[in-house]
Amino acid sequence: MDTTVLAKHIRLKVDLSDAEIEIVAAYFIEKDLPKKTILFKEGIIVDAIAFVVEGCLRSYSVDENGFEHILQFAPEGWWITDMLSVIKRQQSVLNVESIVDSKVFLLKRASQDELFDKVPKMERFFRILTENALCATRQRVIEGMSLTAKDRYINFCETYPDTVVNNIPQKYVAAYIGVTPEFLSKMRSQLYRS
Amino acid sequence: MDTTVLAKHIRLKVDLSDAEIEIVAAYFIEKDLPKKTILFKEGIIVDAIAFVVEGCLRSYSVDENGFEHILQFAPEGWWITDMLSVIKRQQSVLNVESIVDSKVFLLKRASQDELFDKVPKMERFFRILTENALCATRQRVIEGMSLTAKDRYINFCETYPDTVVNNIPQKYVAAYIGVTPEFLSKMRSQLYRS
DNA sequence: GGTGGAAAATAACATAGGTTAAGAAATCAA
DNA sequence: TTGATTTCTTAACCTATGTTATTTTCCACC
Repeated sequence: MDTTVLAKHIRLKVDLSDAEIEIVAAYFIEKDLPKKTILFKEGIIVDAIAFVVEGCLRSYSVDENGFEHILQFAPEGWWITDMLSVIKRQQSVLNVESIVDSKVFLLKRASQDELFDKVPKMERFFRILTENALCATRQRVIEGMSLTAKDRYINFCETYPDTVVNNIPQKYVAAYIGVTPEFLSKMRSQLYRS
Repeated sequence: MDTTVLAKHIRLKVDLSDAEIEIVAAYFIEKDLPKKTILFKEGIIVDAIAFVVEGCLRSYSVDENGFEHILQFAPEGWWITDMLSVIKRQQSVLNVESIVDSKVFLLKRASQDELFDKVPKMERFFRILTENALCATRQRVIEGMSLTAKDRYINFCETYPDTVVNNIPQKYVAAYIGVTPEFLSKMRSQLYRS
């Protein structure tokens, strides 16, 4: 199990010795996901969080009319799960699926609690990680209310890495910024014409 | 300084002795806010978080057309700040203001770091608090994409305590669910007619 | 208890974005 | 490669929500 990506990622936020990294890594379970594999399916009780080592996943909900809405893309170095299901131990409402061939490290909720006691810096790490995620999500709420669809699309292209913007189906981008694929297509043709 | 509300709130998530509560409480600064007082103003670098002991605050941004968008209401027992400004030490984009006469306890960022070292359970407390806030905010993103304005309004009324739903100006509710006051008014007349 | 200013209601009209449908282009399976 | 699916584009038409303007109601303050 190659922990380079994980170690580098954790050390962006907290200081861990090589020995500590080894302890931490031992709690993770490696899992390969071929393209379009569902990692967590709507309706189950999710009890792990996933760190993306390679590839890209997405989490999405399906509304009562059958439309998908994407909550999150998780390229390499990001975390993804249905957190509400994990912390409240309730049925999940999200699907988590690989968009391309991917590899994740899974951390079970029970392992996580144990890990926090053994390496308290990891509790700090997850606090900081969650604070950042909260800021980003709140930013998205504000943008959803104050920006036009075209501006949200431009923002999206500027914010997400090229691997996401250019290598995933456009309908996913539409489902993320909150418009129909048809309307995204129309916006794009307007943007590139002018 | 009456710490009843704060102690009760913290003990919902972590177990603290009376002695620990006292240590924690010593880090907070009490502040009274008459109605419509701005606690944190857009453009400053915010370096504290506020716990609402009494009353109700709101955080909002003003877009380039001068429209306000409300990110959060914080009635008694809630926390509020511009977290992005606090953690990134950058100029805030949010205003935080009391809607009615209120009382808050302020916790400075520096005090918070010190507190985490002295009472590690408080780091756990804030991790859990932030996880919950993240779930709620993500839920709001999904609702913004999948629900109609009328359903968002109904949801809002069912989710927030009566004190918020019935005691604050409707235009604030509109600025929270993401519609104009005029359209909220129209929706309400439709809802109550049928 | 009256008065001035904010908030809410109403209504006519405007528009961003959705819907439906059909064809073109890309991707996939064998 | 080829045929089958899925995705993307285009375009005509539709609807939820916004805009502007006017009127009515609600309060805060004298």
